[in-house]
Amino acid sequence: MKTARRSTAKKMPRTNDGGAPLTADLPTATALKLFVVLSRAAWAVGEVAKADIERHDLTPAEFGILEALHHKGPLLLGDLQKRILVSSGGVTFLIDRLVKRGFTERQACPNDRRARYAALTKQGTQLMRSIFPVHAAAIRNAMGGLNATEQREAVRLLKALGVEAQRLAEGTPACQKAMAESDSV
Amino acid sequence: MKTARRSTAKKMPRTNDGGAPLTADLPTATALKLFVVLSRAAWAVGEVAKADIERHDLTPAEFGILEALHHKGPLLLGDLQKRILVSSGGVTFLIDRLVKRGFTERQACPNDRRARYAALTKQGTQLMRSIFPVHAAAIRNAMGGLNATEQREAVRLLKALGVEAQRLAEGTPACQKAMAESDSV
DNA sequence: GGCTAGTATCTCAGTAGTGAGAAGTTAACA
DNA sequence: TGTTAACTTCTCACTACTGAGATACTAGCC
Repeated sequence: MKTARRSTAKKMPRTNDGGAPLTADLPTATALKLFVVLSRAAWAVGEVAKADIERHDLTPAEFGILEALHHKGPLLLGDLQKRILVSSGGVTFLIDRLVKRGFTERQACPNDRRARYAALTKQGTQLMRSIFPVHAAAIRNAMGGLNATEQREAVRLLKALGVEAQRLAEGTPACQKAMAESDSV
Repeated sequence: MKTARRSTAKKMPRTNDGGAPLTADLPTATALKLFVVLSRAAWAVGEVAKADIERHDLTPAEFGILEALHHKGPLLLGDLQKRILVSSGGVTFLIDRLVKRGFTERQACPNDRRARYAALTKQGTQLMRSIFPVHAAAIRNAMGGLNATEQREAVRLLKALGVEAQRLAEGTPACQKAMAESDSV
């Protein structure tokens, strides 16, 4: 752990010097505000989803895998990784755990002996059939602060926002090109 | 760890039976879509923020604390906890680490000997003055997918969304009444 | 004062992940 | 064919947290 201790001020546009909070220009202030409400909203909705998921003794990441497999069918581990945004070690670990519990299995890929498919077992399919509709209802509830029109508008804005942020995030560690086609679920 | 293995289907409205992906009614589908783009957008913007933060050898949670203290002045640990959404143990741990690095210090609360304030040291203030403007610019960049008008609209929608989701999330574990006054930063 | 309930921080065992690198496989090209 | 680069999964040491309970204090009531 190397400590980047750059204590000497290097560049400080528009910092007021009273020791008080610094004020940003209007566009920056708006962006920061958006950052806060975006993070809070995502966190709160995530909390609702998590509470539902934990009733079945699954972590959100595990549920993400089961959900992806349920909707898309067998998926290469690499694709799964991009889809649910975990590390390479993470997807191995998660699938292992789901295999142990009997919800998923690994399948060989006929064209590429490096690659493996993950697929739901019968038990996994049964599980998802029983819990997904309830989960979806919980999400719908959590989105109840917006009516249908507002939700569609929010989707439009967040898509544009996400695409650009994703473009910037690319090249940063732990972030390949997920979100390629942004229509999942 | 008790395994909630409810394999028998219990309630499955509108599940098509072909083993294929189940289709939800329109409002649910819209809500799920919104969930996905919301999560993705928050994740992508978070990635950009994280990449900037890590250049200074700080975790996002550490930065959150420094930022809160920088903008609000000394804060009770409990308030800090609600503000940055970590567990009680987490805030102790994070402050400890920041104290070790010389960025924060604990101060006694004169009215309540149980409580402690966390406050920035001179070094911590200096650090934030030097890195916050750059960080804010990174956030502004990450939000570049939306123009000013769209950003304000997004703020409005996400606020309404967050408030309701927060209301639902309340009562779920690890979630007191944060977001009380939703104007931070 | 003494008792009880409530609140704020701290402790610590536990865990869901990360991420760097290894191992095995494929592909392109000289 | 041999070589090199790229890719896919797996391994494992490590870490940033969580969450339940401990400790310390306050406040209200008798």
